Amino acid sequence: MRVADLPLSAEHVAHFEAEGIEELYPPQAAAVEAGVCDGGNVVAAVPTASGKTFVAELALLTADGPGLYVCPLRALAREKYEEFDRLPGVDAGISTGDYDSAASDLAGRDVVVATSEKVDSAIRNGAEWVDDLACVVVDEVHLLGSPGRGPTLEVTLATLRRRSPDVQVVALSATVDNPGAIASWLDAELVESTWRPVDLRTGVYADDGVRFDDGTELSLPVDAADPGSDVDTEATAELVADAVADGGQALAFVSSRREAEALADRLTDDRLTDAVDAAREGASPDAADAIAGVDDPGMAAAEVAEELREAGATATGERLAEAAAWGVAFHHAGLSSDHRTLVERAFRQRRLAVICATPTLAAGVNVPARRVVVRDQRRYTGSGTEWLPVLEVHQMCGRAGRPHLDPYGEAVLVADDADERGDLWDRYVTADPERVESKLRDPAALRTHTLALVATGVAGSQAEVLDALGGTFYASRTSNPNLGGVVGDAVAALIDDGLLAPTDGGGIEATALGAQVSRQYVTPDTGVRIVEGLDAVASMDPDDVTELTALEIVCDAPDMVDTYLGNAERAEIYQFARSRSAELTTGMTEADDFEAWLESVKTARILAEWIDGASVEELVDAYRIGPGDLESRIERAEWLLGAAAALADVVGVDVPAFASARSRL
DNA sequence: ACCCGTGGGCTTTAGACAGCATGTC
DNA sequence: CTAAAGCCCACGGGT
Repeated sequence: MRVADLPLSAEHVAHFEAEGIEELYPPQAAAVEAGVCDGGNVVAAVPTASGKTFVAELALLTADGPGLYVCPLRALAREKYEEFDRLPGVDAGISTGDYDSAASDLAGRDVVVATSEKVDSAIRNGAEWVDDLACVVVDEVHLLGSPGRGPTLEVTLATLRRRSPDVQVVALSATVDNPGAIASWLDAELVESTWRPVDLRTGVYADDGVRFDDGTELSLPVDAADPGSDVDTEATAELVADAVADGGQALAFVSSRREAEALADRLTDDRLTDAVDAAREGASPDAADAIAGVDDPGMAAAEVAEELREAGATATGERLAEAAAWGVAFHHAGLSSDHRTLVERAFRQRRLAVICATPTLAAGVNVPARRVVVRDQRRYTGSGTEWLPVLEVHQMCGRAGRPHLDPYGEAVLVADDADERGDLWDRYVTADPERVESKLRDPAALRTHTLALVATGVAGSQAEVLDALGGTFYASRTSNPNLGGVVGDAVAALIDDGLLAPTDGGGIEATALGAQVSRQYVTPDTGVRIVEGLDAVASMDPDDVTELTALEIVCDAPDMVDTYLGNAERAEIYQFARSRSAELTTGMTEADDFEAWLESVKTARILAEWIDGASVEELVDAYRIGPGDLESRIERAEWLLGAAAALADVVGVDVPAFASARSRL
């Protein structure tokens, strides 16, 4: 099937052809046959990089009215927005928490790109642009199964379909075990394929060699004369160096931030330099390009290092720059967002040869490489280590192979020994990914969405809440959803918290407080915590109500991200809490969970010092957090302080500290 | 006196969505 | 409640 045969305008055909798209990939053709261009609902479960974006564009361009593209990450939203906006005759808009389109009239746009939470929030706040949609494209729809964010996605989609019954829904999913379940929920045609534009072979390394699933083997002895380093790290280094020597780029996945940095450090030695040199002198001019993509790879590396230094003169920035000078970088959430984007971009431009990353990178923006090495397949949890989900490992592996640039992609899982090779083989190479199951039954999720449904006027009674939830993925999965009891509990809890109230007619309605909680997009639990804080403030000496007070309330709310409290600093934070106890809304003895509270005091203290002019560097140093961690806490505090101010207004307590702390963040 | 290797015990362990109202060289 | 790898430090042996 050719682009020219599709029901597209001549200028769109020209646009795609100019981008090199003439002939459709098989999964794309299958999606067209399934009705993507005719307003049909389609679920496409296909690998990353098999042309999902084009399927989305087809749906949006052929739809008879405005379209919405929903995705899980802000960075992804940005990427797609730019792509859609380049389409001739398309006026695209974007709406995410950190970035709105220049003009606020998203209502007039042909396509709006947004995160699922932003769509949910827009519905709650009565935004006009969610009405009259002709087409909704949902990317990464398998996130339905994620405990925190899945329920939002399914409730939002259910609400959108309820409001516009004729809306076309196109859902794009990674390959999962039960895509049919998603398709039947959405009354959609299922397109399932494992086709990829670049061949991918997956293998396991053990005992000096890789055995791939296509039967090939790669012998790669590990230099045993290297003490002080373990076998899998050495093997990883060899695998990376080998790929680079061959003119490719490599991604290495490890389990923790520290490991990522340690591995990057380990790679900045002669071995990789030799590989870089070999590639540069090497057989093909292609190889030299692969290292740098510019005339002089060495210079490119120095440039990247310089850019990284300019982006942030922190210790992290310096370590990053040092590694980058060797063509290596590390990547994890502790990096400032500037550093993160720089690393991603430099790698895409082939100005970096290797990225050592935590598992995040697998879910983020597109960073394909010739070879992917997964050194660690487990993840630390609060209590022990767990195997990574198959889906996640597959997504890492799927990053291997760059269309048009690499002849093939290779993914290698590194085993400790021959025994583990079999394990990994069964667990990840031959295994099917997990099923996607709804997490809507979670009580906290139900409280949140029950409140939202009532506050937006969709439901005026428990029965109507249940009715509205009837359109969810959860409900479609079982003939007897039996959510009644859990929803009943949710309603009771919300009434108890003063967010909902019974009406005379036997129904329920949102209180002013509940309505504000829903609009501010905080969870009911956070709303309750803020109100408790306000109560405490009301009986405090006004002089004691400081910015620290405001920060403590907000940092102790469940919607704030936790900050790790090491044993070494516990005593000091405790001292701090004691010396400032007059300003805190929680007494030293009355916290339900003292540990958690002490953690929030730590967060509040960090932010208070930030407000008072402490530098990123000082805070990073003193509290053992990364620049990126500081950024995320500031961002969240900003949001929660705003929400707290709005709730204070409703409750009728005047706390100027919320606004003043917020403005100084 | 100093260096190095070993072993035990302690510490630490991924990530990231959301409000609101405008002004900006 | 289930783990495991790094780091610090003390110790011991060798030079």
